[in-house]
Amino acid sequence: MAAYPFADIEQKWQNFWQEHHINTTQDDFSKPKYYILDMFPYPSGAGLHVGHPVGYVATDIIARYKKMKGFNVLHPMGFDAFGLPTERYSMVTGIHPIEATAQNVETYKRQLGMLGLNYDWSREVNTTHPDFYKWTQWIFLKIYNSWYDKVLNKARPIDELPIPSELTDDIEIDKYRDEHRLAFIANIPVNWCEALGTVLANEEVDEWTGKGYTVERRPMRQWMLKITEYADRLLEDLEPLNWPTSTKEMQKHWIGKSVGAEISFPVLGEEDSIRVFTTRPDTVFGATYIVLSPEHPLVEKITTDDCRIAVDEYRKQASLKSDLERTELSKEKTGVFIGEYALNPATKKEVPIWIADYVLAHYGTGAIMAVPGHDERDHEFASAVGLPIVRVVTSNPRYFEERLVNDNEPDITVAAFTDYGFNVDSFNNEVSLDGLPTQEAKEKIIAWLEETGIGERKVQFRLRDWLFSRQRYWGEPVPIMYFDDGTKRSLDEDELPLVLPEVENYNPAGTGESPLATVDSWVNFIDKKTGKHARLETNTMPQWGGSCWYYLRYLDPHNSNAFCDFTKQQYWMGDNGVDLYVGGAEHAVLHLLYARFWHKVLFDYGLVSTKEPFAKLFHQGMILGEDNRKMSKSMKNVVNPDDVVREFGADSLRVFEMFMGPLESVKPWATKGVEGVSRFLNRAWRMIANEEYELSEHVQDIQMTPKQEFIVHSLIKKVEEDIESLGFNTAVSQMMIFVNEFTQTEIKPRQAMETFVLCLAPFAPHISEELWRIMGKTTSVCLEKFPTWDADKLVQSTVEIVLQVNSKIRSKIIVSADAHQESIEQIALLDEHVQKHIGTMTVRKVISVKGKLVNFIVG
RNA sequence: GCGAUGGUGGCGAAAUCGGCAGACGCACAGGACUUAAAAUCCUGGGCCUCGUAAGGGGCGUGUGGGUUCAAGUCCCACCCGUCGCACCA
Repeated sequence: MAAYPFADIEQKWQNFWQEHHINTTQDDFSKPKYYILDMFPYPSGAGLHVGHPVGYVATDIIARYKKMKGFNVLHPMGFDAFGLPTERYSMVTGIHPIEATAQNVETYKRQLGMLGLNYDWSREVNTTHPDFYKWTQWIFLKIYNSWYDKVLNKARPIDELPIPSELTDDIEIDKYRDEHRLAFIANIPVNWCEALGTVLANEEVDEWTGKGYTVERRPMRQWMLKITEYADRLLEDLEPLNWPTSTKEMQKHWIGKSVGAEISFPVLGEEDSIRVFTTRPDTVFGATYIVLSPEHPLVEKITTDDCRIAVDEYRKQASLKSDLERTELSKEKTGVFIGEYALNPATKKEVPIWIADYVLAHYGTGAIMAVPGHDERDHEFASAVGLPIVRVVTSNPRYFEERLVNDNEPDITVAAFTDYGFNVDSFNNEVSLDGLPTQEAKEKIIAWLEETGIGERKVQFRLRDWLFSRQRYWGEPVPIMYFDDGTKRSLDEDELPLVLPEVENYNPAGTGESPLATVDSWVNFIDKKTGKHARLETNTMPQWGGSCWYYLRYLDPHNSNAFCDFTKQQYWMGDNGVDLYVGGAEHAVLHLLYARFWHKVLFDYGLVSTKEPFAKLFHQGMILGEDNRKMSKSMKNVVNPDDVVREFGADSLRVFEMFMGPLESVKPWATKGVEGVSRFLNRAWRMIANEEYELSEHVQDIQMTPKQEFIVHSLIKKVEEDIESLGFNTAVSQMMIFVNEFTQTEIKPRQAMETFVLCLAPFAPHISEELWRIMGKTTSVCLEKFPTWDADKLVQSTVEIVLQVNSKIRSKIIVSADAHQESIEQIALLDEHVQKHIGTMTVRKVISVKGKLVNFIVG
């Protein structure tokens, strides 16, 4: 028996959809909206493998379903096309990135179209098109021209920044403003690779050092975005989002809020004080030494002469280590004494100052008060180098009287006691924490610190400012120009976009600057607005730029006056933003945090109407190769969708990817599984169509039996609920059950067949369109209403009751659904299997669950 | 180490509120159709055990406990897998 002609059908209906603009989304504000979004792909040269479209198929099903439910659905697609792989490809081949990108995009669009994914391509965005990156630059400048008002808790225009009265000089005022901008220039240590002549992102370092390159930490001039100003809001607004727990937890941890205090430790014989941050100010009486990070600015100044050689050597060693090496697992802690002492402000005792690379320069103040009795790391270090360890907290509240700790509490010299407890030996002339539980001790000591001016309450975040420049060609140019007199200006809106120039080669300049620095005609010019000679910024933006706001451009992709019309934005984003965002879990932190940050800046300016961009987020699971390993060229286990579509058709591929298992799980590919799904679609076809591709003579206009109605309405209910909850695998199962049932039925009621096709349509749209036509319909099935189910049809006249004796199943009976409990129990008791197991024993108790079981407890 | 998440047949998996474990599919076995094969259709099946058979009995959702008439589902302890973070003071 021949398979249904999927190849002809799929081509035919894809053409039909395109010709009839089936998926062109209108801005019809009268309808309820549904905005469903896929994370847009980076168009790589390799094209798609079968793992890529799994999320796109899911969103396509939901989009088609929601449309059948009467929603105005926006389901757009675009390309995140800036990035290093394309630039590398261009270095090797000489093919311009624009051209390479265009080719790759074409391949992607062909493959996506082949799968019957009904994107509205009239809204396509591409981050590398000047029409698009004009607005990426525009938003960047919005950020650049802002400062963060901590009182109003929002970004405001830099012109509104209050200037301290003592600043009168223009240059000084400018500098003051620059320090407060949300985009600023800083000299920070980056991963510099001399041989490659470029900086590397943290995640790239491993790759290159593995190939034998050396990477060093070197301070360089970089653009930074002050995402840290939004730390609290990014944390708070996370809570109500309908996102996977794991992703919310990861973002929470990434932001890393911790509450404690900053305390000053005066350096003996110097004017300087060392500021430390601690979450346990209650342990200040146990601080027996101070540790500065090797990069701490005071090290240079206060190291004594006799310690200088050792200190310099240690600092040099530390600078050569990458972050990774410095934080390596179970590494012995090292450090050196710098020769100076500080005063513990609580105990008034002298404590030695050390440097050690277990203290990070970029967290807190880059210095700590070490409390070896109550911090594992400090304990480890103190034990290694022989510094004093004292107890100031114990779990035994009666420690005072007895000077004894609880049995389960370790000797303080052996291990740190890090739990909360009660303070001991924590007093001076002004304050005593003795006997107080940790929480109260914290409050009391902070009050004392603030009274005496020694320290203050402090909230610290792990989140760092965002390094926003790359020394690359293939990225958005930063639209800032510098004049010879040391002043600078950002481009005005009418000067955007600042377009990338043509270049001869894409290699880095060799000076730590991007390839753009070598294009003299682009970099150096006379500024038309000021008439002054100017030099352009040569850094470009990182790949995250475009993806921070692309979801807004889809709403109004051709607008040349704004990144997006506000009214359209209001309609499509609604109260909570994108209704459903589907994409890989690998973007759980970076992309999803950066996009939230940009969105909040736009929100502060009233340019978007929601606090958050993505109301609901879902991560689809990866599809592995048939060998259970990650699909990759080198493993030779890549399955190409083109092959699958050629052999089984796009509908089979779509339905199989949904049938494989839960959307969120990682699961291996199985060609045999596609065959199974293909069999199902063929059975569905034959259920309705005959060998001549006409309506089968077995499909007739007859009344459904109650049992058939039950099957039909169960199908509608299950498919509807499963699409809403993204449980596509069980929706497919239900459709299979339907086909199994009706294949065995001689005469198939036409009504049942129509309902089936409507339910199948979101999943397998091509075959559904064709079957719809075969059943004599003249419309497109995807423009039909989704069927509704009737609860009355799901009530069965008889039910099966399980009979148990002492909770073991011994028999089953079928009774009328409205039978009385007592009569069921009577029938049950007379059942021969039940009788056999009861035997001579007495029935002590009977448990009946309506419609389910009767359980006789005997003994 | 910390955080999240998962563990069910030979395989992918299902199971609403604690109520028939294994739906649906793959693979497998038997049968029908066929000269034959493919395709298709029908039937079977968790494991062990007793029985020639019909049929019966026991065990079974990572492990060990607990609650309950009843546990894949709830509680406690532990083991293993996956992902993320990892000296953040």
